Amino acid sequence: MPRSRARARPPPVETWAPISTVSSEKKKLRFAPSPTGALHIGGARTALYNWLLARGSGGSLVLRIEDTDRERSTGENVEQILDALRWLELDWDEGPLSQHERADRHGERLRELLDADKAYHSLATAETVKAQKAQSNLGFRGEPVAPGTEGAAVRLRVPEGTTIVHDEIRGDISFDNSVHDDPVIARGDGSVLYNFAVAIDDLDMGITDVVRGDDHLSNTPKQVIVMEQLGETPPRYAHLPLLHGPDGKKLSKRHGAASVQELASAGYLPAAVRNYLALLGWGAADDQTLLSTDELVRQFSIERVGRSSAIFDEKKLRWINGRYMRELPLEEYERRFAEQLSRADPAAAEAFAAGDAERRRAALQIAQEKAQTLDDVWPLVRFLFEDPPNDEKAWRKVMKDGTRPLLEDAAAALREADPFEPASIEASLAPILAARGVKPGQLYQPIRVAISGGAVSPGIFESLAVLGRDSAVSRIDRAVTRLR
RNA sequence: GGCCCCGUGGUGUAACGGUCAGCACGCGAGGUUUUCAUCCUCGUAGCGCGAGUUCGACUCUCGCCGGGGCUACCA
Repeated sequence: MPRSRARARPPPVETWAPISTVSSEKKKLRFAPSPTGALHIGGARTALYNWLLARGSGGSLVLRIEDTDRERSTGENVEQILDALRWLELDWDEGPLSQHERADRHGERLRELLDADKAYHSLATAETVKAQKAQSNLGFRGEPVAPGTEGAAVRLRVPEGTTIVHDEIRGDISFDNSVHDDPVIARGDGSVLYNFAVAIDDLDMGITDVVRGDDHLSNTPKQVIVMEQLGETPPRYAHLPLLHGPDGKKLSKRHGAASVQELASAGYLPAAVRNYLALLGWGAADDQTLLSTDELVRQFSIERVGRSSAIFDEKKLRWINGRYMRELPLEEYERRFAEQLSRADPAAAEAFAAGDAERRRAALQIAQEKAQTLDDVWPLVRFLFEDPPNDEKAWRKVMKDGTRPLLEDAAAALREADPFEPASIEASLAPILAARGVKPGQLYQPIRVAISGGAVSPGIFESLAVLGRDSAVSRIDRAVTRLR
């Protein structure tokens, strides 16, 4: 597993953690996205944190789709979210559950509230509410109408007093009920709204910890009131700071590489993405940067989650991903690369597949330490599977006046190199340096351009070896001809 | 406008009243090197502002400023 340098870790210090953190209380969490679009990295991070907490406590994770708004919820969007979670390799124990399908149960609880006069029917529209709010800053209270009145919505009766949300990250936050509107919890057609459904579902499913984005913080008192009016005890809450785009605004589809799908198609590795996402808002106690998923599960705790919003930084993700690339077992590396290539460039994938297995593996190996993402690999090795591209700029830069005899020497030496392996290739090429009185770069760069077409490739000796004697010599001969 | 949250370098974070404010990415300069990358060394840059509490504040309190979220019969 990648870890930040084998620096000496301090010896384990005896610590006396409070009982609550050492106890093995099993948590039950939920990830509850609304299917209104692709899963972006903010949602992905929320999913990851919930997953880490569930796994770390030996508890469980529920996947619940918040689809009470039928208009905006599409099966396509649900699939996209499921795909994203699968790609991230985050699994769940229950679900996916459709919130919408629990309408009967929601209706049941709604009637309870109505019967106890904790909620009432109201005809007030958004306009009337707004009009009243323009006069005073007090919360809106509706005029109850008879049950069964055509088109009447149901409003929750907000009690007097203060609602306190106990937040694991921010501490106690109190809301003055008098400024809260009586929220609509069911539409005129009887269907319930999000803030009501969530409260019921979290209760019914026995959720112990609700971990979600900060954008829900203002919703929480409404949900807590619903639960309290029902005589129930709310779960623990933790509101994560939002992830912002480079413009400092809440992350949304408008921002660049923001969705999980995009990270996947950009050639990142799921494990690296998990590592990076974990670090966006949380830090290991010992400042470790590279943590395997196992280590994350073991170390992650809500107490160490920060309170301020963070900005997605792709540069760091790239760096982390590069570290994971280098640690990748060859088999997995090969599998992921092949999948990625066939998605990104079918023609290239065909060319790659046409190479024999040994060459494919060798190519991937010599490119491994140079690639930061799966997408970086193909440009480095394509010359082993296709005719090299013609990079005129690279050609002009390295093919100087005295280059031709050097390449002729190189071709001759390569004809003799035996076996045709990196060490012996180097041994046969190196004497040319002294004989011609040139520096390594003056010989090796022209060879590189001749065989790979460009100025960047894996190590030249490895590249020649994998290419094979015949192709290597003929490509060099071709360059010699062109230099004539 | 109202309610709520947040504020350490360009970015992510550490520090939980006493440290030369640490680490990582990035960036810069060297070194290794057959290119690039890796790797190694060094460097760069920060506690939003102002009061107060205290022997002592990044750490506590208040105000200001700045950023953000919510304010739907959306989620």
